[in-house]
Amino acid sequence: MRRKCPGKRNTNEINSMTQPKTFDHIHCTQCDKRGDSIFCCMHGESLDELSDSKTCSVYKKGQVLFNEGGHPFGVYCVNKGKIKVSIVGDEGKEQIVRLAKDGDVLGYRSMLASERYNATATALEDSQVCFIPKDIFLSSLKKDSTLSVEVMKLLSTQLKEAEIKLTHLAQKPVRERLAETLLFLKETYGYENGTDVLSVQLSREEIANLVGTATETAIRLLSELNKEKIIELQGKRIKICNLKALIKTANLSDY
Amino acid sequence: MRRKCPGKRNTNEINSMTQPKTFDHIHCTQCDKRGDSIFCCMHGESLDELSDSKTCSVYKKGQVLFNEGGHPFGVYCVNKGKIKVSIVGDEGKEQIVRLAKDGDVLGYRSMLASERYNATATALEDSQVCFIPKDIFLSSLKKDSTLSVEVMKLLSTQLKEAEIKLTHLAQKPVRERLAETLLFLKETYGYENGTDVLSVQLSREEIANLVGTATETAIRLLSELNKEKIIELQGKRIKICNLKALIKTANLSDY
DNA sequence: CATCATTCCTGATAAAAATCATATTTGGTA
DNA sequence: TACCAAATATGATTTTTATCAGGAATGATG
Repeated sequence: MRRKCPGKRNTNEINSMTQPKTFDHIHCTQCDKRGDSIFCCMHGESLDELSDSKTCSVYKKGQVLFNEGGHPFGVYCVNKGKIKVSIVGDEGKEQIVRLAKDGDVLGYRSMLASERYNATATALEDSQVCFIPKDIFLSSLKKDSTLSVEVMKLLSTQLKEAEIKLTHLAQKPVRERLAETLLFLKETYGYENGTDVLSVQLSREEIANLVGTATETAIRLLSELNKEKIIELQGKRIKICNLKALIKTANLSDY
Repeated sequence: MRRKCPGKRNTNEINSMTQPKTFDHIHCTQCDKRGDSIFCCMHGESLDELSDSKTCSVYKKGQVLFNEGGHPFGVYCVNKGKIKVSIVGDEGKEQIVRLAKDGDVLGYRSMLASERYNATATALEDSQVCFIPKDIFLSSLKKDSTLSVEVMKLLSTQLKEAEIKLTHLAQKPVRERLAETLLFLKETYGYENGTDVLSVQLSREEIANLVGTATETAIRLLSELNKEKIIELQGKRIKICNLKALIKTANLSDY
C-alpha cells in the first residue's frame, strides 16, 4: 500500500481478446431481474425498442466487458453473473471499486459524462450480459422520465457508497476493512444455497484489491480470522462461521 | 489513520446553530455563476419559477448548511463562497469528501435518493448560498430534461472523482496524496489574485482530513515541502513556489 | 499422473504512518 | 498589551502495514 509496488498487472485477463458468445435473446419483459434494475418502471413501446435492439452475450470468467480508456458505445446490463469494476492505479495495482450482480447496469456513467471508461469491467465468473446501444439508451432516457429518475437514484447511491468507502479507507485499519469487505460480499452475492459459504470466489489478490491492502496482508488477516473461527477457509471458498463476530470485527457504526 | 483515534470532533462549528442572514435576492438570470452550474441550460418560465422561490442566505465561516442525518428539504446553490462537505467516520474523525465553490450545487444527492444527508456541509469562509425548495427543484427536473441531463453529468463526474480518490487513498503514500491535495486546492479555488498563494485557508487538521491522514503527519509533510522550497508556509496561507516539483511529488499518471 | 506455473501461506524485516509527549506560536479577547 | 486557549510544530516511540524471501499447496496441461 505504501511503497513502490512492482507494477504487476492482473493476470486472469488471458481471454480478454476473445469475443464473447451470444446467448438466447430474452425479451426484457420476460427478464425477472428487471424489477430490481433501473429499467423497472419501463414498459410498452419504449421497453420493446430497448429489448429489440439489445445484444445478449456470454462472457467467460476473466473476460473483459470494457476497458479503462475505451470509448463507451452503450450500456451493459447483467442478466446473470458477477462482474468486478476496477481501476488500475498509477503503479499498476488494481483497485476494485464496485461489484455488479444480476440486474445491475454498467458502463452508463462514462456514457452519460461523454467520457472514456475510467474503469475496467471483468467477469468474475461466466456471465450473461445484455448490451444496449448508446443511441437507444439515450433516446429512452429522453422519452422516459422514469428512467432518468432511476439513473439519478442509482448514481446517487453509488456516489454515497463511494464516499463512505473513501472514509473507511482513510480511517479504518485493514482488519476492519477486510471484515467489512466480507460482509459486503455476503450482502452483494449471498451464500451458496443453503450454506454459510460466500457464493463468490475471489483470489486473495482480488480480495486485497477490494480491501485496499497488500495481498500478503489480506492473506495473513484472513488466516487470522480463520484461526479465530470467525470464518473458515476452504481454498477460495470462504465460510462465515460467526457472523456476529465478523460484524463486530468490522466495527461499523450502524449494522 | 490506523489506530483508535480519540473521538475528537470538529471544533469550528460554534456558530452552527445561529441562523444564516439573508442577502439581496439576485435573479438567476443575473447570476454570472449560472453558466458553469447545472442550471446553465435553463431559461424562461421554469428559470423564473426557480428564481422566485429561492432564498438567499449568508453563511458565516464555520456555519453549517446541512447536517449528516438531517432531512433534505431542498438544494443549495453556492453563489459566492467555499464550502466543505464532510463525513464523520466511526471514531469521530472528519473526512472531507468534496469541496464546493461558486456555482456548485449541494444537497441534491440525498434528495434524489430520498435519503437523509450522508454528509455535512460547512462554510469554509463567509459565503452566499441560495436555497431552492425540494418541490420546485423536483418539478423543474421533470419539466426541463436539460436539467436532468446536467444533474446526471454532475453525479457521473463526482462518482468518477470519488472512485479515483478511493484508488489513490488505497495505493498512494501520504506525501503524494498531500501534494495531490494541494494541486486540487489550486484547481478548485485558485490563487489569491496575482500571487501563487492558495486562496483557501484551511486548518492543518482540515488539510489532514482532506488527505486522509493524521494531523501531525500532514503538518510534518507540509513543513518538509516547505524546507524543500516547493511550497512556502505563511500561517494558514500556502504559497506554491515550485509547481513543477509539486506535480512531480504528486506522482500523477496524467497531468 | 508427472510437471510446471501460479497462487497461497508464513516468517523476517523494513518502512510508513500513527500516536504520544512537549514545546512554540498564534490569534482572539479581557 | 498581557493572557489564555487553540493551533501548529517537532521529537521520540510504537504500531501498523508493506515488502522481501522462501516454502507448500493447488491447479492446469501435456
